[in-house]
Amino acid sequence: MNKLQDLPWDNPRFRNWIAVIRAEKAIVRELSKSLAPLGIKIVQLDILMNLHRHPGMSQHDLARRLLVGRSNITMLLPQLESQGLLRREGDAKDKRVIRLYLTDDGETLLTKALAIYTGLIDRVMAQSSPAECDAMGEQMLRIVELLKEE
Amino acid sequence: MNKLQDLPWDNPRFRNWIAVIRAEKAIVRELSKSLAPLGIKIVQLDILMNLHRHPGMSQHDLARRLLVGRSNITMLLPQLESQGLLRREGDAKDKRVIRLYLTDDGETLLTKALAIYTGLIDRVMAQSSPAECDAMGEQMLRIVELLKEE
DNA sequence: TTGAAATAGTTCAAACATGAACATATTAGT
DNA sequence: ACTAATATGTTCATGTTTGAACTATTTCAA
Repeated sequence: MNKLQDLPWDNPRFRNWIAVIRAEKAIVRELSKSLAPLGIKIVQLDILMNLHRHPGMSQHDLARRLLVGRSNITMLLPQLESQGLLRREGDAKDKRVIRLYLTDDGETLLTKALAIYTGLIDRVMAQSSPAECDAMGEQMLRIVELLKEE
Repeated sequence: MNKLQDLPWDNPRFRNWIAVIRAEKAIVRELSKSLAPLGIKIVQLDILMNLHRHPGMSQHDLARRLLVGRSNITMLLPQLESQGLLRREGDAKDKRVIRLYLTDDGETLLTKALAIYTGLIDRVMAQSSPAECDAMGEQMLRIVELLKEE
C-alpha cells in the first residue's frame, strides 16, 4: 500500500499513453507552425476538410464531427466566409438549417494545406513500418469504439 | 494531377494519424469527466504529477515540461495554492525562482486522481496486447524525438 | 389543429491560454 | 566593477472555447 508502489510511471500502459500525448502535442504544434503561412489554423483546416468530404453539411453536424460546441462553429464560420473560403445557404425544406459549401478558393486553399499536412504526417509516420503504423491505427480505432459506447 | 487522387484519406499513414487524434480526444474527454468529482482539471493533475516526481521544481521548468506558457502557470498556481494542494517557496540562492512543493493534501488528492487516471488508461489499453501497446509507445517516442530536433 | 417537445443556430458572459511588455535578479564579458 | 545580456516570474490585452439562455422552426401526439 505504499504509494510509491502504485505510481503509474512503472506501468507500461501508462507510460505508453504518456508517449501518445507527447507525440500528439508535438505534431499539433508543428502543424500549427507549418500552417501559419497559409493564414489558417488547425480548426479551420478541419472545417475545410469536412466540407470537402461532405458538401452541404449543416453547422450542427459539423460541430458534432469536430467535437466542438455549436456556438464555436457559429463564431468560426464568419471568418472563413469573409475570406471567401466557403458559402452558407439556407436549406429550402428546413428553414432552421444552414448548409455549408466550399468555394473554389476554399478548395484551392484546402489542397495547399493538405499538402503540408500529409507531408508532415508522412515524415512522422515514416518512423514506423507500414505494418506498425497500421497496427497502431487499429488500436486507436478500438479505443474510440470502446469509449463511444458510454 | 486530379485533386481526388491526392486526397489523404486514401493514405494509410494519414488515416492512422486521424485515428490517433480521435482516440486522444476521446480519452481526454473521458478523463475530464472522471476527474470532475475531484474538483480538478487535467492541467492541474499534470501539475500535481510533475511536482510529485520533481519536488522543488521552478515555475519555468514546470511550464516547459507541460508545454504551456509561463504566464499560464502564473495564473494556474494561485488556485492550487489556495486549495492547499501545493506551496511556493522562494529559492534562497536565486531570488528570481520560486520552488514548488506538494502539500500532504496535494499528495492525497494526487493519489486519488491517479487511481482514476490509471484505471481509465488500463481499461483503454487493454484493447491491445502488451506487445502492441509497447510497439505503439515506441513509435510515439520516435516521433517526439524526430520533432524535438527542429 | 393545437400545444408540447425537440432541433438549428445565435448571443453572451465566463473560463482559459497565449505572447508581448515589464520588473527584478543573475551572469558574463570587458 | 560595470555594463550588457540573460533568466524568472507577473501583468495585461487578446483570442479561443464553452455552456446556458434565447429565437425560430419543425415534429409529434392527442
